[in-house]
Amino acid sequence: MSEEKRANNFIEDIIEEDLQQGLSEDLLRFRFPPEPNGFLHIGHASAICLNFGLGEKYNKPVNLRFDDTNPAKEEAKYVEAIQRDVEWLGYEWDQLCFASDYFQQLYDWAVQLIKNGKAYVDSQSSEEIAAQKGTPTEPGVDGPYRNRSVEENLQLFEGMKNGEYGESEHVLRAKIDMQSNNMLMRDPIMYRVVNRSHHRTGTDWKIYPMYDWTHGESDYIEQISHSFCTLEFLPHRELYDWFLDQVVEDKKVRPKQREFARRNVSHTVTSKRKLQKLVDQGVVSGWDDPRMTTISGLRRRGYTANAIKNFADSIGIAKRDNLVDMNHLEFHLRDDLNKVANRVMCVLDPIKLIITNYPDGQEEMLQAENSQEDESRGYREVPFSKELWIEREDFKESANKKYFRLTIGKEVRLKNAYIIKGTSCVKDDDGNITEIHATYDPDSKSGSGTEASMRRVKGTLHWVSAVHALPVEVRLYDRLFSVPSPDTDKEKDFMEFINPDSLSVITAMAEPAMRQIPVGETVQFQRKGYFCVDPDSTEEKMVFNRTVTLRDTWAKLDQ
RNA sequence: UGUCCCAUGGUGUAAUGGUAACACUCCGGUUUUUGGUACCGUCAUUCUAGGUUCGAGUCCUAGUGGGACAACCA
Repeated sequence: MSEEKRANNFIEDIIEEDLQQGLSEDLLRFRFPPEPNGFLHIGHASAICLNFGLGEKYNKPVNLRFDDTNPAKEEAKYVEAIQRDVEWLGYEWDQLCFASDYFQQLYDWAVQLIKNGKAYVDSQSSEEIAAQKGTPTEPGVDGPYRNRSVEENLQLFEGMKNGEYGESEHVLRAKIDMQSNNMLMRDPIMYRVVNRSHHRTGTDWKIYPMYDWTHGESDYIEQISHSFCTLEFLPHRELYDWFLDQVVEDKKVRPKQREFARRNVSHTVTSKRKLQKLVDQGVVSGWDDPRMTTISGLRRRGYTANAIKNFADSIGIAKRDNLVDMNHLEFHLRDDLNKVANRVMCVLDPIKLIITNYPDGQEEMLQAENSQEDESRGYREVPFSKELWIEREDFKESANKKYFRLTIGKEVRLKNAYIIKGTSCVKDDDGNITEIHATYDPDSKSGSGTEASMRRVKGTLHWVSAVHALPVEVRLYDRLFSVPSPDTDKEKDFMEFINPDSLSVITAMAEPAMRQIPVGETVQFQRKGYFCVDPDSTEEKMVFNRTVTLRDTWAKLDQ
C-alpha cells in the first residue's frame, strides 16, 4: 500500500502544535462521548472516525464514554446498540466509561465549589430563573438567592441529594456572571432534582449533574488531552474552562475542547427527533430500516464499515457549514463493494427467452467467475437450459445502433454462456411481449477457446435458467428524501419531502447458488447493483435489499 | 439591534506569506464476456472594498452573506 499522505486537518494541526509546545505525546488521549438516548447515525460515524482515527494515528487510547446524566431520556438498550455500532465500524475503545460513574466525584467537587463561594442553591421556579437570565442582546440580573450563606447552600444541596425536595424546588447554580455576553456563563445550572430511575445507578441519586458540569470534568477524570465536539458547543468552551479551573491540579493533564463543523449528508436527516418521527409515523420500519442513515440502517442496507470510514476520511474536517453530496458516500460504497463483493446473476424483471435450437430437456453446468476483480475467489457453477429468464429491458424488437442488447437479428453474449441471436417474439392481445425466441451458436461457449467463442459482440446479458431459478424477494430502495436538504426549508416540514418511491418490493429470479449467501452478506447482481441478504429471509423465501445500483451511463443516455 | 464562529470550482477538502491543488459530480474518450471496474481527458474556484508586503486564498480593517447563543437536554 503506497498511500499518499493526506494533509493534516486543522484538528491534527492543533494536536501537533500542542506537542510542539511541550505536551508529551504519551499524554495524548481521546474519547467519543455519545448520550445513550438514540441510535448512532452517519454524522456520529464521522465523529467516531475522527476520534478513533486520531487514536490510530498516534497509537493512543480512545475511550467510549456514555454521557448518561439524564435518566429521563436514556436507556440501556441504546448503550448496547451504540457499542455494537462502534465495534462494527471496526474500532476498539480503551476504557468503557460512563459519566454516571463519576457522580460521587462530581458531587464532592460541587460541595467544594459551594464552600469556595462558587456555587449556590437557587429556589426559584424555572420561569423566574429564565426571566432573570436576559436574552442574547440583554444582560441578565442577579436572583434573590444568589448570596445565600455557604452553610445554607450546603444544607440545601445535601437535602436535594437526599431526596428531601421535589423536582424544580431547588437547583444548584454556578456563581459566575449574570451580565456575561455569553449566556452560558450567566450562573448555569449544575444540578437538578430528577425523580427517575437511572439505567445504571437506579434510584441511588435524586440529583443529576448537567452537561456542562459533567463533560469537562469527565474529560479531566479520564485525563483526556483533546476533547473534540461539534461547533454548537463553541460557546460552551468558556464554561468548560471555567469549570475546569475550579478543580485542576498542576501535574495533571488539562483537557482542551475544540470544535469542528458537523458533517451533513444530502437527502437525509440526522436529528434524533426527526429520525424518531420517521419511526413513530411508520414511514420506515424501524431505526434499522435500510433507508435510514443510522449506522444500523446502513449496515442492514449492505454498507461496509470500510465504505463509511473511507467516506469520513475523504470528506475531511473543517469549521464551515457543509452539505456533502450523497454521491460521495455512494462512491465509496461502490468502490469498496466492487473489491469485496462476489458477482451473481439475478433477473429483476424477468421475461422468458427460449433458445429454439437448444435440445429439449438438456441442461449443462457452466463456469462463472465469482469476481472479475479478484480471480482468487474462483468459480461457481451455473445451470443452463433451453428456457431462460432475462431482463425485460434487455430486449427490443428493433432499436438503433446505440442499443447494445438483444434485438431481432442481432447477436449478444449471454454472460458465461453462449452467443445468441434474436429470431422472433410472442405477444399477447395487448401487444406486450411475453416470450422471446433466439438461436444459440453451440461453438461459442464461454471459455471454450474456440474461434466462435472469441467473436466480439457488443452486448452481454445476465440470465437465469428458468427451471433452476430461485424466486427471491428484492426490496428496491431509493433515497428517503427527494431534495438535498429536507430539513432546512423555512416553510415546509421535512416530512413533506419524503420520496414516495423510496421502496418497491419485487420478486426476482435468482441463480440457484444464491441460496448459499448468508444473511448480511452483500453481493453484486451482475449489471444491476449490489444487494444484501436481509435478516427477514426465511427458509422458504430469501429477501435481498438493494444496497446501491451500479453506475449506469446507459440510463443517463436513455433520458 | 449584542457576542461569537464561518466564507476557495456544482459538492467536500488542500495550499501553514511564494505557480490555487486533490477527490466526488458533470461532460467526452480508450479498454472490457457487467453500458460495471480500470485508464485518459475537458469544463470549472479564492464573497466585496480598502490596507500591510517585493509578493495575500493566507495577515489587518470595514462591509456583505451564512450560522450559533435566551432547555432544570446533550
